Amino acid sequence: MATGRNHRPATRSRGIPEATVARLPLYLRALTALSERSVPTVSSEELAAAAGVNSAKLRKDFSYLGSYGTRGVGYDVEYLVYQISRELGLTQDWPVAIVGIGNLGAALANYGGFASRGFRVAALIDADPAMAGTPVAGIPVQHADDLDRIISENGVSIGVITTPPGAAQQVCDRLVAAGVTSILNFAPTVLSVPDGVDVRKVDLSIELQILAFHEQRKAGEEGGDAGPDPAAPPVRATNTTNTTSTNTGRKGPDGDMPAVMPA
Amino acid sequence: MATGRNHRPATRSRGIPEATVARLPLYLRALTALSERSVPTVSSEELAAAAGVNSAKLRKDFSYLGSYGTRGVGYDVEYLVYQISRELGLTQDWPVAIVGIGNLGAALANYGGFASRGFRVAALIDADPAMAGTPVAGIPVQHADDLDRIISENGVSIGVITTPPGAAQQVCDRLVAAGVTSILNFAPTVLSVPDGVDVRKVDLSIELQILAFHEQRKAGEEGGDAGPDPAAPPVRATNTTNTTSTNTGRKGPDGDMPAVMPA
DNA sequence: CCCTGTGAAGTGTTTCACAGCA
DNA sequence: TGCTGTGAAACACTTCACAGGG
Repeated sequence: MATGRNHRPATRSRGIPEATVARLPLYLRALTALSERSVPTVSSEELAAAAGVNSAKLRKDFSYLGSYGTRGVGYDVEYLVYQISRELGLTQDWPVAIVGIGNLGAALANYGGFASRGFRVAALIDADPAMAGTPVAGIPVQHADDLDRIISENGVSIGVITTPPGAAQQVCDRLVAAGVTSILNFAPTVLSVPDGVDVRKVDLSIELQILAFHEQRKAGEEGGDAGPDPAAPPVRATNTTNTTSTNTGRKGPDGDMPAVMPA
Repeated sequence: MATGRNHRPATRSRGIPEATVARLPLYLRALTALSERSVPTVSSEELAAAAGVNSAKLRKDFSYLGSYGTRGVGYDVEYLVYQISRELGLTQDWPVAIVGIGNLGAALANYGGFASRGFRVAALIDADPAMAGTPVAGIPVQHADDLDRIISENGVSIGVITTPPGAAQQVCDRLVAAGVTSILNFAPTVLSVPDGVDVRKVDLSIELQILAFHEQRKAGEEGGDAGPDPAAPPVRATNTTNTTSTNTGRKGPDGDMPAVMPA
């Protein structure tokens, strides 16, 4: 999941389990849909179905927020929408900056659901001088040289990184230095950040590989047995030598790097 | 995490924990980088650092795959790359179809890391007739009417959904009917699928909401205490009657309760 | 002596099942 | 009666700590 530091390492009372937090947005979405249809109340069973979880889990999750339901009846939709929104911090405005306006960055800038819930695309930043000034999704792209100023002037605390992997750590460092404390990373790179900064990553290639794993299982299964057992696995190198390994000097050798991002 | 059915509900021997499977791609990426730099062996400590996990976890993870290390030395990079690739099913070709060629779909089609490891964009599909024939990332877009044929002709078992949310379930149903058994869903919708079909979702808006939650905590914390405990939470509707009608009332005593917004 | 591999302990999450309230 | 809220059991995952092989 996230790469960042541990959140609240088993701390004080008000602690909502991370797994629960991750589901709240799901509940909120389902509730919002009900709200739009003017449904006044909903049972844990119904809501759970709409959110794609089971009802025991949902009730347990809600129990961490407080007792917001009514026995024998269910939950008041509007009330719950508000409580969850507040818990998630969506009752305030979150200016977001997107760094790296390639295909993906542009797609995100155009993404409607972005602006919807308290999130506002406050700035688009790219390292290509040719892009500066060009509007994407109605917002002019600004040059990376001004990153620091842009972040502080807009009070951005959430940054989205959609740069090529070679640039991600550097961009991350600059964002953090400028005051960003939450990062959503789309670059296939492990970011290292100081304590107190949260990083979440979204990685297409990892998701596909996980699917491939299960897909392979399915295929191997139906044939009865005789799974994929490749003729001859490469022999393990017996060779020992080397040491050094020159730690990970940052600076990627970003040789080629396709438009968006290589593996 | 995923929305799909439970994977292997506590089943047979060869079971690698799901959490481990989710990390294998991370290890693989780190190992590939080492391999490119011709590093022959790596210790659990070094590799763990490169992958952003701790070494005990990494060793435990590898122990599920078998004993591929050498005590006192570490792991053979090439050998491990091969073993993990095989375990993940990346030694075979996975034709993938992307449905919904908007901003995001196009970004994914252009995504380099996509093609890299066994995954191949076999088809782009969109419902807009105007797009049919237009090449995106060098691949001509095909019309959704032919979805069935396209999927079977190309032997696609992994589908990527990047349609608007309203179309996602329908597209999903059609993909499944055509033989797809793994779906990567970018639409902010809960998909329901029959048993045996895996769904993973990638949801920008959920990730942002999770970040906002933690961000809010940080903000509330630095003031010493006096956490966010709003003077008085909005009153719960006591009204059992009603349907329809303005359930707007609920303004929070703490003043606002800004309209929270639809999906 | 270094570093892997792994039991065992610790922590977090899900599910069960039912008491209790509207 | 119907549905929430929640202890307690079951399960999953992580971390510890060290035995043991190279």
